[in-house]
Amino acid sequence: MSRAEQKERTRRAIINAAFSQLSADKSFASLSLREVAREAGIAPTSFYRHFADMDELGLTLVDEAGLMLRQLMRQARQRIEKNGSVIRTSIETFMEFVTGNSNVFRLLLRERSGTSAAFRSAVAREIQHFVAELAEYLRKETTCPDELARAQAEAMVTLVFHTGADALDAPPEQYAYLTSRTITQLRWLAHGAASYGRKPKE
Amino acid sequence: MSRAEQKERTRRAIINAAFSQLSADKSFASLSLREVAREAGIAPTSFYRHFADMDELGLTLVDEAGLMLRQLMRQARQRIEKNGSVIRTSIETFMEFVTGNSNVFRLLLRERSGTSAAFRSAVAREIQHFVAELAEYLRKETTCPDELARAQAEAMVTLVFHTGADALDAPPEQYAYLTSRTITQLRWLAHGAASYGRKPKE
DNA sequence: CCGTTTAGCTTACAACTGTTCGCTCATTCT
DNA sequence: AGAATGAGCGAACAGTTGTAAGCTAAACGG
Repeated sequence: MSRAEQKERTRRAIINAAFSQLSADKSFASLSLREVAREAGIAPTSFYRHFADMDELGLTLVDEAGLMLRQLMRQARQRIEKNGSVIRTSIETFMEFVTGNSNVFRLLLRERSGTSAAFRSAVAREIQHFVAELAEYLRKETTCPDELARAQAEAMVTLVFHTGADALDAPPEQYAYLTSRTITQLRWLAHGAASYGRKPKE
Repeated sequence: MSRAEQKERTRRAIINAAFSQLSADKSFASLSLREVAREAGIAPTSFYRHFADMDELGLTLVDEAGLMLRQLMRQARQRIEKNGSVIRTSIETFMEFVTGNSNVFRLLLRERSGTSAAFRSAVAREIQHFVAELAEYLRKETTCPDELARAQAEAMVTLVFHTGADALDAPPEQYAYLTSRTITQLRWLAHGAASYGRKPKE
């Protein structure tokens, strides 16, 4: 096996080990280099051949999580074309992501307000992709001026993200309720922004 | 000095030490019993005379933070009576809390999605106070049916809380923008909910 | 006033942590 | 073929952590 190939392989082993150790009661900050190395099947010191420290690993994880999010968006667009209902399809796709990759979502959720400024801004950047794309859609579909389209998109993403967080601690039989509640909230926003589009005076 | 009195005094010293060690780059999870004890001016083992473990301390901190939040609400009500503008006054009061007690707000923000289920539900409970109170207000002031008043209140609290989180990483000159953006979002919600109050068919 | 209670201390231990150093040995380059 | 590279390893070190055991001395209750 080629050397570069093998190196990439154990690099992946490290990343996978880290992801698999994340859980409801274990955050990235509570992972230890030694534990990750152990699960990846390498000596603790070999870790340094791939990452300078745990922070570098963490940023890599956030990047990968962001990648998954973007793939998700692409998937949602395809579904919308076939299905029609924009809001419902988007949320349902997102909820599937949250429940199917809860560790990945938890990583983003936690590091968004975590103790590392680098992590926080990395997560913020990933979420901005969501917001920017949604804002552009709103600009096309509605008569909303640019500035307000962005504010509307931010509110929507905030609400959806928050619903994902709720779902992590809710029993599955509540997913349907959470989803429909969020749909209602988004419709309010859309409707309010449309008929109240002029900038408020005060 | 009375014994009970002295005990309460060092208990407070522990709590204060914990609060003061929280910061942008230090979460409660990253506090150590020994560090807290050191700053409180007691031996590590004396900690156990007051709390069974760090988790118990943490729950106490969350309780105290919730208390501050409720005091804040009371203060906001008073201001509203004198000032009039409900939404703007509420948000400005909240933003003052966030910037003036950022460590306290950070505690709630982080433990809301932290690694301890007990912490998460404790924070959720504190936030529910906000939601319940706002929902009741909406029921009185508007024609919104109960169920929808709650959903509206939840969305509003979510947006305001999120804005607080944004403020933590934003330079002070952006506070005004964040505030006005959120005001716009809340008005959309209120307007949308009022004119779109009937439950959506799908 | 004397026995009990108890907050706080010192000492100690075992379990981890991240990181340095020097080595091996298979792959790669010349 | 021979030299250089570099992934991975084992041993070791200096810190830190939570917590147990037992003591002291001051406040308390009878």
